[in-house]
Amino acid sequence: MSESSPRISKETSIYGDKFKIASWNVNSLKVRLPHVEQWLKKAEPDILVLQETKTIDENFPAEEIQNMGYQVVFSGQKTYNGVAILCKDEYLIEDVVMDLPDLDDPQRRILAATINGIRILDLYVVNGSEVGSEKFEYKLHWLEKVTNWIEEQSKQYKKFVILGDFNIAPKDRDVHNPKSWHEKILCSTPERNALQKILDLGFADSFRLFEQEDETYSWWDYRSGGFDKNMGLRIDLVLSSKLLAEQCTASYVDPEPRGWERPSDHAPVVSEYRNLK
DNA sequence: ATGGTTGCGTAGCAA
Repeated sequence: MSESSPRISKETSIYGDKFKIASWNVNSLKVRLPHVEQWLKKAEPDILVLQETKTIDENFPAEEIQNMGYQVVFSGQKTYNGVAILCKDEYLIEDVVMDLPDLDDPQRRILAATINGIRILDLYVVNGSEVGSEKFEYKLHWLEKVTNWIEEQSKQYKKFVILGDFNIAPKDRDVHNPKSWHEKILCSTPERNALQKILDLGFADSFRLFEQEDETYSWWDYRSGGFDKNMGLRIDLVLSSKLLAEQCTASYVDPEPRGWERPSDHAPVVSEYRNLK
């Protein structure tokens, strides 16, 4: 192609190149690093946020990720949790936050950064174990503190994406068997109300901005062949602020990596935007 | 059915 000829492809439109943001709970980055590399090559997201990296910062595979053409910031701990934000080399990463002023928590579940003028908040929401348990109360308390911080950040950042493993299925249509999950963990009313409080701050569940196939999920239990039977839940979400929801052109789950050898139990979720580059 | 599977770390917890 000569230098003067315009680049014409489905990637280019009158709105300019799409800007692609994705989230993936990898359930151990050490084990899943080959999948992350394979998926980055396939999807070419501008930003990919990870949850459950399950590694201390000292052992984080930063060089390997840089060799994939991505910058990375991360917040990890031993054995559990751990979050990371990857973005293409061309962007600046600014204003990184991993601790909320009002939440003293050793668990590494929160990572915020501003990239390409967009505030990105990567969340690994507490699972909660069982409704009514101590961990459940911690989940609700954690969500309350995070929601308060989001409200404050929203005043400052109009281009704002909150994404990650929310460990909450927003509605019964996001659940393979709503009857068996009725008021169970990930589906209970207090959890759904807590999610709604975030949405009420002016965010949209990007996936629901578009027509979607029924029974689309993002997580399938390793046990009992959950993926093959499509017994899943949609608990991995991309929430777009009003301004970004207007620019959102697509949002979907990519179930392919869930079918790869030795997969994470989660699939990547993606949202695409116009006019952001 | 308090089952089943995976990861970390090497027993039992967390998901």
